[in-house]
Amino acid sequence: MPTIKDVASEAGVSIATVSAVINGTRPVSDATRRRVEAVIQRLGYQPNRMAQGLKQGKSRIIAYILPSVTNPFFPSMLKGVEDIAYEADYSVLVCNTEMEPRRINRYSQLIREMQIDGVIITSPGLGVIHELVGCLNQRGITSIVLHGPRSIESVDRVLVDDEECGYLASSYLAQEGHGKIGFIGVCGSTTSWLRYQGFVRGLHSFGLKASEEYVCLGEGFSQQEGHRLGRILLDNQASPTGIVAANDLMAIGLWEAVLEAGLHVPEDVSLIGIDNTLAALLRPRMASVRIPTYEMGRAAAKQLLARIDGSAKGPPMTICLQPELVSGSTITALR
Amino acid sequence: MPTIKDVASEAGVSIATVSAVINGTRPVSDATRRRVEAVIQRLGYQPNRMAQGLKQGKSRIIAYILPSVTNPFFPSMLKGVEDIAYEADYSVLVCNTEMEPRRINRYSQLIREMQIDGVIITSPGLGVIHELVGCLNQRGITSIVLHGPRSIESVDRVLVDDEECGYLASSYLAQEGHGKIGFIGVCGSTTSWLRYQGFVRGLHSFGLKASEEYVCLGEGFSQQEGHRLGRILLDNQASPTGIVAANDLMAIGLWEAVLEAGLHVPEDVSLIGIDNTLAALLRPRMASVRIPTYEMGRAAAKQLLARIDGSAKGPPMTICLQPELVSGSTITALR
DNA sequence: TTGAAAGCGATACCAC
DNA sequence: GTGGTATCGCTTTCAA
Repeated sequence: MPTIKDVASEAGVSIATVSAVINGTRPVSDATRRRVEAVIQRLGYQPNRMAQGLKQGKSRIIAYILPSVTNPFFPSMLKGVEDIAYEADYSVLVCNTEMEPRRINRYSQLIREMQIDGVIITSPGLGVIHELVGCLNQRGITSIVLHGPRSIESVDRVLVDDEECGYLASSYLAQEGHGKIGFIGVCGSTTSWLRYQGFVRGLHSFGLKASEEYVCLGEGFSQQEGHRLGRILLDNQASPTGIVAANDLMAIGLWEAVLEAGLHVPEDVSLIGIDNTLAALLRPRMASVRIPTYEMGRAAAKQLLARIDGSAKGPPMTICLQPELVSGSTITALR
Repeated sequence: MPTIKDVASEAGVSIATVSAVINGTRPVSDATRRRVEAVIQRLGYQPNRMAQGLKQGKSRIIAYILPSVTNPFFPSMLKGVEDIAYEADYSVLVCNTEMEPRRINRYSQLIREMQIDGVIITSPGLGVIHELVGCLNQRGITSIVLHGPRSIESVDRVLVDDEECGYLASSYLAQEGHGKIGFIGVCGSTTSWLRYQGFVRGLHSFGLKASEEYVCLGEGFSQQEGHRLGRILLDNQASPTGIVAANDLMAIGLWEAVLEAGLHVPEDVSLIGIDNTLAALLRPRMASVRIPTYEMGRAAAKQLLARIDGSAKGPPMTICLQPELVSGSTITALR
């Protein structure tokens, strides 16, 4: 691999000049510029990032920490992050934690060791995030929380309006004429709680009341839990005719429970999920509330970069994006 | 951020000694070791990767180039790669190309600039891969192809037995009693072609013949194409009662076409996909052929690391893993 | 068992 | 406009 030295001697100039040509940090005569550029071309010279990073104390790399890469919800945010980063000539280090403390620590360390310029964090486990943010803050590494818990006050956050998600979902079912509308969600999750709040508001706006027997909370946002909660819900004598699930994955488990109960979707029971990650794949089509994941990723990256280059100042801020109802899902979830 | 110098002066030793303590590169007396370790702890010292990398010409980072992170098929391989890398104390740079030349070039450059130790490539676009492999080879960067075209001869490859995939799929339908079995796939794709070959073998083994009117090839492995081909296939007078789709996504589009034709799954038509990425989400359950993506990722990483540390020698080799029939899909596709 | 010092490849300041 | 050189933080000889 040729170095800046090779280029310099080959072009008969000093390394300072080569550096100037590459970075445009100071004027260079047209003649030398052309000569140097030719040599760079010929040798296929590429600056060594390690050396640059060492000298400058920066890497032009930002990290994106996400809990799971097998659930398309997060990769979609990643794409938003990547697009903005690339425009600004930054690269993205993808840190897939799979919620494993081992991996989180590993990445946390890597980020510090690599002089990463900034970090976008998407809930890598509820407790851990505070520790992580603190640890990064302490080292002077700018960070921002994307779709994470609302308890973080010390850094910028990008969120979706979860209350509105619930509102859109229950309103949709109410508007379709359902009177008995249920909700399945996750106990202890703020996201789920807010969605439930919106769910209740949606019912109220149609003159309906939320009934406790139609609400069921479980352990996590998984298909399994959706299935389990669905069975419980449908075991009630007065079973709902429409059900909101706190996310698409739970909605699919729920669907399964509905079928097992000998009922049909949507003839006997209407379902709606939240996320719109998987709804597009189901037949018959399931409605869902789309979360603008890509746009959230973009917003987060933009804000992070603004903090890094100093163009954003002031106390931590929260950026909140709006969800959108998708009644007959389109075929855009996966490619 | 404290440096090795700070640690050294704080502990009253030379930086050489601190380095020795950290890397175990030469014997250090117990007393000094303890002293140095204490200081490292107290200062929260972390070695600077940039400096290390610069000095050693290595980064202990491998890159994984994948075409899309929103399709769970690839992230699943990524997990295999990550697990093996971590065990060997390597980190993984995820390069999500989204099949965009812009991104591919960007990553190709980043990989060279960052002194990446090795690269695992999963088809970032058919033409590009040769160029990429060549470019990396030339720079002395070890690479390996994971689930890529068979035309690559110059580096190691990890593949699934695609012929067997097709065989398992058609055998399954034949065994279920179907006599008229169709196939939809992709024109010009080796993967699709091999799966088709296996499909034919499966039919033969049950004394059936592949009939041209039951085979339809399209442009790509997408849901849209599955849908389009499904319509064509079902327009034939003598329509098949069982259909193999070259992947799950096509199978879903196909399913849609079946429903549109007023037919029911599986009463009128049985479907089987290949990949087992999405089959688990469908109701009623769809059969699929599981591709051992996670294991393939592991195998690729293992082989790459073996090449890097020199324990694997000799000409490029091909590692081929076997697929597996999944009749009633289990709930493990997404978490 | 330890320390001094020579680089790794770039940037940027100071002269000219 | 251009060149020399100190420097970033670390690894690794070479001596002691």
